[in-house]
Amino acid sequence: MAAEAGVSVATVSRVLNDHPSVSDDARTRVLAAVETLGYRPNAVARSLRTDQTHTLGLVISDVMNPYFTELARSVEEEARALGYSVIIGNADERPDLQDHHVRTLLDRRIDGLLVSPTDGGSPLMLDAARRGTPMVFVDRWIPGVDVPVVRADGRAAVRDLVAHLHRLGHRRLAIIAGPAATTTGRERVEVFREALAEYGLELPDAYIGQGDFQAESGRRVTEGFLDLPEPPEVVFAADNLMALGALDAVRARGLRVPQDVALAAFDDIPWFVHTDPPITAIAQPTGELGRAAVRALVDRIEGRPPQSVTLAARLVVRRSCGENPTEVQRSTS
Amino acid sequence: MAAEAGVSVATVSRVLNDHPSVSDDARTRVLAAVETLGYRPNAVARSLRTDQTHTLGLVISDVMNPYFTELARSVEEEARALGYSVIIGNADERPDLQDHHVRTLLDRRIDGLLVSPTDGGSPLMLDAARRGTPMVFVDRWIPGVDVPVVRADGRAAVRDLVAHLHRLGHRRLAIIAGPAATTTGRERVEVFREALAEYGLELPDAYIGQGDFQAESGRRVTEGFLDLPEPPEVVFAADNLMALGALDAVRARGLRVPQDVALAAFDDIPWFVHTDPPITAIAQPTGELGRAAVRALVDRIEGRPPQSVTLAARLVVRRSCGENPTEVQRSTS
DNA sequence: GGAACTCGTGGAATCGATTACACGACTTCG
DNA sequence: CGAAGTCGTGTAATCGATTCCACGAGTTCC
Repeated sequence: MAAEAGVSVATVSRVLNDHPSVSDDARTRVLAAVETLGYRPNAVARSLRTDQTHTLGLVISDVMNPYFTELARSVEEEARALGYSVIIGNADERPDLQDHHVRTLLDRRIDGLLVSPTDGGSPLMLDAARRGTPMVFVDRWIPGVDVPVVRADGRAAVRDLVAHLHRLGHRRLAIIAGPAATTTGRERVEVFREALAEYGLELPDAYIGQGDFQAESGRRVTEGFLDLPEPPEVVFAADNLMALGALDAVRARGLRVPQDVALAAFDDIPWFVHTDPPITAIAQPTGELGRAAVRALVDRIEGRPPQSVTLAARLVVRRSCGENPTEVQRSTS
Repeated sequence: MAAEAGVSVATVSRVLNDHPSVSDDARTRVLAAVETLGYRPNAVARSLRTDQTHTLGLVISDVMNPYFTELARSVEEEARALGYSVIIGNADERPDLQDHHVRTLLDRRIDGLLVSPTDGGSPLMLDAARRGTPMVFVDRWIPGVDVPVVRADGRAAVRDLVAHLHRLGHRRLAIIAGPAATTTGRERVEVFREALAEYGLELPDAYIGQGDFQAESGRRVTEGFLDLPEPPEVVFAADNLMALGALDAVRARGLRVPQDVALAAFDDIPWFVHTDPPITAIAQPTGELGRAAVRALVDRIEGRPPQSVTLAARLVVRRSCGENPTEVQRSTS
């Protein structure tokens, strides 16, 4: 390469990084050589020397979950706009897989890590944070770790949901919770319980089912609910996949939604418009979350102070909890 | 690190790559030092020296499409089992984005590339193939390039679908095609046309709508079909997202599926069980495709002759084309 | 008892970039 | 006209691993 242009490697490097002190003559010769040879600089060598990879790692809990897919997509978009690439690791809700990916990403010397932790205390991640790896939590986080968090606050939306359900006459409300090891798994139950309290409703233990954010657990928990002597009138799933499982379980019993059991979900996804019936859900500003997370991480990487961000989720009413004639805000998007 | 263990870097390297000629004494000392320092080898430096990254690049057409999400997942799984990492690039059906990702991946010196090309002739990709970059096409391919292809053959399944539709009395069948620049975009139309011919049916130009594998195009094309003086009785979407758009369009007119218009789709996804009505689809062995593609690519990388693989797709009958009392093979999976 | 081997180890080259430093050729200015 | 800059360029060190080669110590074998 340097030979082709008749200059030294230093000059080639300077041209490629458009350093000011290069003569026009040398510049054109180098660019010509680049063209004829189809030369592309070796990113591996560059990273070794500069100690930066211009790459972010993103470890998400489950790629098959449309919520995380959308998150990943927006993360990649924003990162690309800021000049970074993204390497995605799929943890499949398994702490061991999560650690595997964190380790590989760290070995690759990514510039920063975006994580939606599967559990509450991976020593590996705590260690990375302590050693100063730029990190940002998205959606879920690990309490007590000094890392910015970008997430959605569902409190108001859940309150709206409970108001909606109460107005429709529902009094026995159950929830399919996520893993207690995750913040979202615990928090959604708490927020739901508080909202119920405002209407003088209880959330008995029998109405709290332990799920794992996967469809199968939604099915299992729902079957449990339906087997109760006094089954709930509403099942609220803490994520979209468990809602899918719940729908399956209800359907398998020959019961109808919403006439026999009402259904609502946390996380709105395009498919909820087309299910039978369309599902009432709490929508997170997913794309905005992904973008904000990247901005925070890049701020941290480039030496600016990163900020935690909390955005509001909102209720999207559809038909899965019953029709309310006065309430015609049925959404189509 | 070498200092901590009181040995040379060469010995450290030998221990970490478990080279046979290292004394037990040195080995334990090095491993102890690794432990206390939390040392992890720098993958960037290693890659520079060994000229291998143990990483595969996967460029897919659209991450938001559940078919590709599942493909990506199975690819990562198989790759991990074989000791490779995967970097995913999302082309969003845009050739420029596809090239961006291919270029970045090549710059990173990935060991091999798995692509589902968005268009028929990216010069960049042809070039990479010609220069000997290990490559394998998945799902879609570029004709005339000497690269193994791993894909599903839908011919038999489409024939089954047409038989099913014909039996239900449908005679006017339309298709929403994918981009002509993609093999799957063209091929699915051809296969459909041939299957129709077996039943003495034509596929008039008015019944071929040009889509781009995105939901919005499915909606637009379907509206066009419904505006025809003689609208089709069946709309067959060449992928799942366009089927979603078609369902939207039909619904927006106040028409019912399957009573007013029947609907079928290429690519089966979990959500199709829960749409209203459940959608009849052609299911690809997606996971198997991903795994086979990785095996072919790794074979190529490690010097074994890679093989093209073609697996059969199969018809999954649900209710979106009408009920047939004699046909009780309605699937729930 | 010495030649021939084996074994464990360290020194040093290497991968392909970036970048501090030196240097020669010009310019500028007192 | 000579000292002091400026400008463009090349030489060489460096990043952190891997790996070839050499070497000393201990074995084996005739």
